[in-house]
Amino acid sequence: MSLRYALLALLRVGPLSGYDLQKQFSLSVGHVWHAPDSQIYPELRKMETEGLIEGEEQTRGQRGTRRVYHVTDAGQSAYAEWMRSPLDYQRVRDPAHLRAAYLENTTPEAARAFLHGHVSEWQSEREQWEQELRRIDARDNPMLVRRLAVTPEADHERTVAFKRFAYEGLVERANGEIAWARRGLELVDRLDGPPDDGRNSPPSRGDSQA
Amino acid sequence: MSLRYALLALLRVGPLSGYDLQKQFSLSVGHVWHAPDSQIYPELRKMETEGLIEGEEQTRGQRGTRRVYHVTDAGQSAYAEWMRSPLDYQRVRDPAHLRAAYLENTTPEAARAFLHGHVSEWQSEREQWEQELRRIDARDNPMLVRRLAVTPEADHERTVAFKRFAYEGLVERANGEIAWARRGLELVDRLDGPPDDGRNSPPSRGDSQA
DNA sequence: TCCAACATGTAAGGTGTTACATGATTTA
DNA sequence: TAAATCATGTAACACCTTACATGTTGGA
Repeated sequence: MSLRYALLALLRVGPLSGYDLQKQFSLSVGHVWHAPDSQIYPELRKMETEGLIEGEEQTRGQRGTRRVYHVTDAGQSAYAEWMRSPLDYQRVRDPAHLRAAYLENTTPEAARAFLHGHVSEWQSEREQWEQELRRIDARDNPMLVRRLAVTPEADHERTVAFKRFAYEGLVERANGEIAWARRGLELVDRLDGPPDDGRNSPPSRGDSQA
Repeated sequence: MSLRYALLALLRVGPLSGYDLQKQFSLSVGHVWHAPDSQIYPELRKMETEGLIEGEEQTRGQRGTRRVYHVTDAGQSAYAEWMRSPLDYQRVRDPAHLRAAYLENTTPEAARAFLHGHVSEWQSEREQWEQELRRIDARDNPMLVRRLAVTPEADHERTVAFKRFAYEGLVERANGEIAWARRGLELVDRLDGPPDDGRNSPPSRGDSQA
């Protein structure tokens, strides 16, 4: 249910087309909330029928058109209300921790592969978020620049501070996940001996029934 | 796609009915992976048609029946293969950090309410996971006890160690989220002054257009 | 006899993924 | 004229949520 509010947050800065929004979702906002175009276009249509946004058909060249949306008063209210409402937290459903809880059922090699994968997954996420933090500091993000342009000078600090706050949280989470997986690798070493260097095999373990 | 592997992980310990499994999902495993009964029963039927498990109809009293499932060889292979396969990480879609990134669009009160909510949500999650850690240490969890009973003595340490590892990771994540939200509360204080104690109002902010 | 627990589902709808489909415009 | 980018979708399917639906059994 957050997709529409992510869209509203972007549209509040100024009118954009579905294509523009989709770009944001594969760049800046996409680091917090991913959505493919196949989800964005229908959602915009739905939001329009519900009166949260209004689209204006623009011509592009001879025959081309693009539909540019802006937020209505109803949309502004809906956004404000969402901001005031408590977040509904989803029930936990965590594939990585699920697998971690059953690593004794596989080989040390598979356990290590999983944990290495976890490290590199979160390293690459962290890299994205750190890059976004640098962009925020350098005011090098088109949406943020547009946003600040329509925000009173006195609120610039707030605006930037909350963006930083969000991305710092994500970086810290990534750090936590990486540290956890590294501890997992140490655990595998301790339980099953150091990784096979290809010359001799550690005692075979894992795959024991149940 | 992890639901079936969570079910297989439980069934590998010994045959269980849909009802038994559903209990586990609202207790032990449910702290890592939640699933309602309306999802479990159909999934079991589907897994049976795919040959991963086999169900045996048992009578209960005069007319009652229960269907007890056990893992087939194909199911064992599928589980082992899943354990060896890389985890597919979902694209980030994080309502809390999404909202955090736009907290300048609301009142300090609403921002504080959100952050307090985040703290208490993760505190309550953490409490669950810490309790599960205590249960693991005390061998006070029926599934773990059954599991250890069918596991060679030499593998008990491994089994317990990976369970601990998984839940420790969740506790650490909760700690991270709580610390982050508390820093957010300090940020709001710094930006908008301390919370209204009901006697005088801090300078009104937020809800600035765009 | 009533209630808690046992036991198993269906139905409707929302959300998200992947693949497919189509065409216009701009730039090299 | 070819390729990149602009622009907007549909279709099928998987997964998950919430609510509804139904009956049995064992114990107080």
